Amino acid sequence: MPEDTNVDVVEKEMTPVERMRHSGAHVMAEAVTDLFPEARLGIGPPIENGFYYDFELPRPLTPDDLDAIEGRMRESIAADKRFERRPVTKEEAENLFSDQPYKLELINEFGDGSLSVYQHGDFVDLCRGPHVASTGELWPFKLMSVAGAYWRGSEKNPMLQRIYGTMFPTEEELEEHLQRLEMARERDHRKLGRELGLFTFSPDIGSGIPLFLPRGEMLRHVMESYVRDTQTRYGYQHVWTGNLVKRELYVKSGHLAHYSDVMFPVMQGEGESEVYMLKPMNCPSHMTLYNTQYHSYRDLPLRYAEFSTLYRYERSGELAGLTRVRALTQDDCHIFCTEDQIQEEFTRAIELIREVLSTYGLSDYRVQLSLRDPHDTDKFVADEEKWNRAEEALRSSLDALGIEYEPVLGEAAFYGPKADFMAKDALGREWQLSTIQIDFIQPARLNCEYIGEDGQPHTPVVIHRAVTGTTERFLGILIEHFGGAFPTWLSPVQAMILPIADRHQEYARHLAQRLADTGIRAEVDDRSERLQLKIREAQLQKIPYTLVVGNREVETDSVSVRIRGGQDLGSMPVETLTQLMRRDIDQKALTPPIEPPAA
RNA sequence: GCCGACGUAGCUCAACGGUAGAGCACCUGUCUUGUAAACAGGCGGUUACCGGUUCGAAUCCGGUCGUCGGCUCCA
Repeated sequence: MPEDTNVDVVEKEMTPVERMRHSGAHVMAEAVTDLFPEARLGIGPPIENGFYYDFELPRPLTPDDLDAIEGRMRESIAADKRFERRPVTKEEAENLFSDQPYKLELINEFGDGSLSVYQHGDFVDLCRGPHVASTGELWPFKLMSVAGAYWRGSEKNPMLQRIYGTMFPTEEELEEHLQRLEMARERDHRKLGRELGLFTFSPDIGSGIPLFLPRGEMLRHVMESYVRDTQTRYGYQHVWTGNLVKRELYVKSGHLAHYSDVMFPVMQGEGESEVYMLKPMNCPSHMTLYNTQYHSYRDLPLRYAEFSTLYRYERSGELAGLTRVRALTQDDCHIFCTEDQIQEEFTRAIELIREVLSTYGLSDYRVQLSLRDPHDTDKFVADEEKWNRAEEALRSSLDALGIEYEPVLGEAAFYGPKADFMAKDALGREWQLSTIQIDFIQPARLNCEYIGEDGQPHTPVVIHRAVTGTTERFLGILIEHFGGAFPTWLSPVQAMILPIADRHQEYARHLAQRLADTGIRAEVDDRSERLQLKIREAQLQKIPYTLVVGNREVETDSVSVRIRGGQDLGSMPVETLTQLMRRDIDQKALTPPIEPPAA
């Protein structure tokens, strides 16, 4: 990608907010160079919610340093120093930044174009701007953290220290932002996963391999059953292809060349050719399965879906809770079809994705068209003609459905372009969930074929497609999206029955059985504790229905119903409750219907 | 993998060179409870692990494992 062009685009579009935050980065750099005269500067752009600046420093920064830097920044702001722009020649710039190797590298790259520096007080930085008029204008800010960051984002380069800051127009907005961060921490799926007894990890099992407790497994099961049933309704068929695959298959498919560093090491069997790997992706297996059968064009499209667990050796520093794991379960599907069928299959996949995401309350999404970077020949298989056909097929499918999309270069899979669905959760954070990929490359490599109307063999197109992505990651996202308060249909425990005294336990157990008979997941809290305590704990466990049974209920064969969140629906016959709950569950309502039933 | 921070009882945290402590949870007992925490007693830690410095280490140093914040990567 032409570097300068890109920079120009960014600058022309720099909003007033970005300009303000960019100026914040400069003031931070001024403070850092005050405290560390030997500091070498990287770059300091505005980002979402704030800014950062990268430095090479004589020692690691501590939280105390951040306080000191913040203090200096406030002094600079109080002094209200003017930002002055000055155009410079390449030579002047080189002199000015002679002791700044990173700046010199940039100067060299920008060439003789219009170089400029910005100065406020004694601090000068190579910068195209624009900036605010003076430091006094800067908005309220707070320095957040220090982190390592490679110079220019490449692992081959030295690692610099990056300081992140956040900045908003008013103290109130800054405070709101900090509160949002705090709220996100409260909803962190790792915290909720422990508190709600969903999943855990053990160093004895291994990093990145989540262990699901009964309630967490119930969630997985319900989620996967839902997608599976929906897929079946949409004409997909489910297959199973195991967890081990011969290494040779990944040589043929090309995956080994592209992803060997992320695959677990091989396992050697007895025979020389018996070299196995843990399955890191399904595509070659599904294509191999396809090849075991003879196919006519009349069989197509053939839609092979599978929920099997894949193993990827993600680097240790990349692991994070359920959102980045080494054992992952994709809701994967490979559609074998003719080129003419691409659009129809694409539409079918989109409709499925829309239905599933909206059921989960994730209706706010955008589509990214992930294309190859034609200059990056390492990352993408070279076959100009096939790439063009695949990209054209994807674009025309999106256009035909009137879906807006944003093309992004370099984000494609190695074998083809993708349409990626980026959904926003309840906290406004964006996640990549669904994906639809067009593949003209792998089916040919693995010799997939069907007999066409002309009686001749042809190579099918394969559409790769995932709806929720992986069960693990999607569950992590759902936990945070719902803050642990799942819709009733998903809740591992849908009703907690609380007998008031020990003598009500028999009725409570009888009630649990009646609910179980209608497919409702209910448990009895039969501890000899006070009602208040049991209610409190059921609420903290975010169980949708709390059912209290005491003398009154036993006598009238009824149940006292309290909805998660505290609303008391009062007593009702058991029959009414089951109808209420069944309706909630069957409709997959996002929140329990709180209107009390008609008397 | 890289940079930095962190790892004390199941959980949340205290002690920060001088014999490791609290609340909750758990166990036992009493209470038999009507819509968000009854009362009392008890159990529980080679301070992640291994090594070093020291008269003495949870505390200082080195290594390993793990977690977190980032970077990088993501079929």
